[in-house]
Amino acid sequence: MSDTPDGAGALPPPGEPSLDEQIAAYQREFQDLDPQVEKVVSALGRLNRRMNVAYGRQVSELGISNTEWEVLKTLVLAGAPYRLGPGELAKRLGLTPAAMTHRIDRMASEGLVTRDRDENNRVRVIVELTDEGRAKWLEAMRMASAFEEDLLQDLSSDERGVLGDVLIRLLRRVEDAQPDAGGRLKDLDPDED
Amino acid sequence: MSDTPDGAGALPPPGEPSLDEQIAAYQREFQDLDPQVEKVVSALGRLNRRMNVAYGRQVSELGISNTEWEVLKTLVLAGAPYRLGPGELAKRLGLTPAAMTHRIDRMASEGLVTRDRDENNRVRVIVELTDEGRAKWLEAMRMASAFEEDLLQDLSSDERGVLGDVLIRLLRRVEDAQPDAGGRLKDLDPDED
DNA sequence: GGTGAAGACTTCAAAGCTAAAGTTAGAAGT
DNA sequence: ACTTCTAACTTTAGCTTTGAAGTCTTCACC
Repeated sequence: MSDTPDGAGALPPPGEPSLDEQIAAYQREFQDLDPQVEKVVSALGRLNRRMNVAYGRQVSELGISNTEWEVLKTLVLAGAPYRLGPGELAKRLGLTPAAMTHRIDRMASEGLVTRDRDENNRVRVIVELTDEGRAKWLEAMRMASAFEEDLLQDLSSDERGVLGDVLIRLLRRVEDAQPDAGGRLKDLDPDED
Repeated sequence: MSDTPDGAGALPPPGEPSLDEQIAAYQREFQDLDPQVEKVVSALGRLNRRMNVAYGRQVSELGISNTEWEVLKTLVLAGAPYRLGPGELAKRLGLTPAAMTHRIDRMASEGLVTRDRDENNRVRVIVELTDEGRAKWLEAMRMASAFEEDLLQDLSSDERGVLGDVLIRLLRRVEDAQPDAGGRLKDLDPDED
């Protein structure tokens, strides 16, 4: 029902070498490289990059930015009255409290959230999703899930299951590998091949 | 030979819900969601995020930032004399030329690259990797590939092959899905679940 | 019930990015 | 040769984020 999602999808940056070219080039420069490993890692990085571009394009049609969408998602994930404090939001989004303050400023001025002091504890602030914010989230979610289903459409249900399981194993492995600071590391680059 | 890579690995942001919790919450709020699809997509996003944190930690031990490492990689990928113009670099990295100018400034002042006018065409500038830059790249590459092999160590060779192929199919699908601008979209968020 | 410490934001200065305007060298037409 | 166009950066202004330094409650202890 949607062979080409909408305006979704993302082309590679013009001059970028193809995956195979890239791996071949790395091997020339660094013999110890395992091409199979590199293939997986590079494909993962590129796929993610393209997907983020696609998400960004989609939500921008709704007049919100990708970063604003992140905040909407986090509030919805919190459930029911869709409230969280700036500190908690910052923690979950991996931002500094300072950045959170500014983001909330913007989003409040756009009517996506409200910001109020907690009357029971006037040190705390409560950020709450507005109806408009919730509506935007819903629209974005609809677009995103359509895009995601389209993306995976060539995979059989079995393949999807296996892919999910493998990714989760990898995820566990990264998280188990020498824990330390956790979150909020500067310079997380979106572009990682 | 390396069960815990080094100082690699990345913990989830403290307050973040687990993948399963997250998917359950989304389903509560949005019935149409296909949990299998969401599982794949969320795992992909998280995995990538954690990996970028890990890369960032590793290269910072070498005194370079993740963004600088990107530039080093691009120059090495260009091959042989490791030269590219700022414009070409910007295109491949998905940056604006303005940002590239500043990045090159920093990297030149740190001795990672040189910046010279092309004597044959004085409008052009040539950015060239220094020996130090190349050495940094090599060290970073060694750390990264060790980390990557460790990450995939629980997967059989078959699994790695299949995973790579599936990811490449997905990659093709994103790129084929309605091409348009390509690269350089503002607001590519690193954090995307 | 006064003082000190801790917690939860907010403010400020500086880094790095984008978009748009500005420069400068080479190319094209007349 | 003179003007105009184009290409390839660089500069400028404004935004978003970070890290560090406030500010303002609330809580604990004396």
